[in-house]
Amino acid sequence: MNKQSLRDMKREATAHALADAAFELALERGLDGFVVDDIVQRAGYSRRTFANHYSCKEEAVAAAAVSYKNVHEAEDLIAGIPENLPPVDILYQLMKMQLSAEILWILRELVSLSKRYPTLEPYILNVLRSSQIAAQELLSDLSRGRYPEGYTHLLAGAVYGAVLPLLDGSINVLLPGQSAEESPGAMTFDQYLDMMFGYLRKGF
Amino acid sequence: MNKQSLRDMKREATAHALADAAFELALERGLDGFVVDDIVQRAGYSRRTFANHYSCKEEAVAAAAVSYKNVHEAEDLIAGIPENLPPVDILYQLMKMQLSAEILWILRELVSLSKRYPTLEPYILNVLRSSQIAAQELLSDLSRGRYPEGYTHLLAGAVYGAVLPLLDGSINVLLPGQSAEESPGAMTFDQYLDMMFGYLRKGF
DNA sequence: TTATATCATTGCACAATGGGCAAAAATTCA
DNA sequence: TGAATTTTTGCCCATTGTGCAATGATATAA
Repeated sequence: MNKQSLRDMKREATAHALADAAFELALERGLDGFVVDDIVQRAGYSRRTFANHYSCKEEAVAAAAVSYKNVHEAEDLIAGIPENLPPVDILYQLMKMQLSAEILWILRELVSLSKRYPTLEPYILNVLRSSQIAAQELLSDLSRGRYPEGYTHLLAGAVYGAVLPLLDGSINVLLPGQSAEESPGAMTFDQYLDMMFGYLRKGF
Repeated sequence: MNKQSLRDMKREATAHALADAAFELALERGLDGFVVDDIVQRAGYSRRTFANHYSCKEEAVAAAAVSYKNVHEAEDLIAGIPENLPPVDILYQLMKMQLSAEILWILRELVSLSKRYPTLEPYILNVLRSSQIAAQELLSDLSRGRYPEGYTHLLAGAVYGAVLPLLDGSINVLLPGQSAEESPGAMTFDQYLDMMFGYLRKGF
């Protein structure tokens, strides 16, 4: 599953450097405050190389949400999952692990940017969708054949559907890394997640 | 909820004409077989007007999935929904109504295109996401305060998560408008939907 | 090691695109 | 009717996307 060759690692490193530079610039100046040349200048690559990795600056900005650390942590988690654990429980663990304070901060910044610059939204959705597909495929792999087709899609869709509104503040929840003053009277992320999984386990 | 003024109807009409032209061209020549000038020439508008409605041709092509007929039919449906019907049942009716043979055909064509031309994918996801949000908001409106925050997001996310894999064939289901020879041995769309809602009602 | 193949990066050139601006045409409202 | 609002359009130009070919770095095989 890992890309291990030096060549692939370098390729991903440049993609990452470009995405980071794009994300920084978007936070500093807004999406219309810089051009692709600014990105490649900051990251130290050519404009042509940028086009080899991303089709536009929106895509590069959204790619900042892809965290390698999380990917590797997820792989460690997967290795430690007991056989025959129900998909609901796997997904529960996966969510608690993947939604770190850091990644939630990046996602919230991206969603905030996408409110000001709507052209960003499709690319953010695409990143989140990729994450949802990865989760669904993990569930499917770990419960091979024990559930009908669609079961894992249903589960993954539900959880991601419930997490997304936390990012734009349409549901008031105290996220990891936020102080209690930021969202007075809000339930915590863990409480919210437990409630959502309660519905999944017991039915609607 | 309706836009009723003549001005708004005309605006949507041009957006629609542009999207239809873009969609036709994409089917005929592939996404790289035409330029924005081809779209506006076919639809009878100026290039500048295109930019007033869409940010790129990918966005226009994906917009072909937005059907006005369905929107109006959905509004009729909403008017006929009994008060206090549980959100699960509302969503079930909504899915059966919105996923007509025509719209499913368009969606399948778009998803098929997005396999060949990955730059299209974020914009298709965006359209589907808009539909998901509309469904969630409908559920939320019709069950004001009777369920905790997140409940309707969870439900809508689950159902859309289960429907999406039908569009790219990763789950083999006989969709409305398809003949039985196309997917031998597959369960029907109605059977699939009933099974998915069974999990939602009874729990995972 | 060396030789060869594969792939990433870069520069160049040019068609295609996005968007500010202002004028013209259409619609709305008083 | 006339004024206000909004859409469409043309003009213009900075920005962008991409095919092609060359160079440099990594991988593979002997």
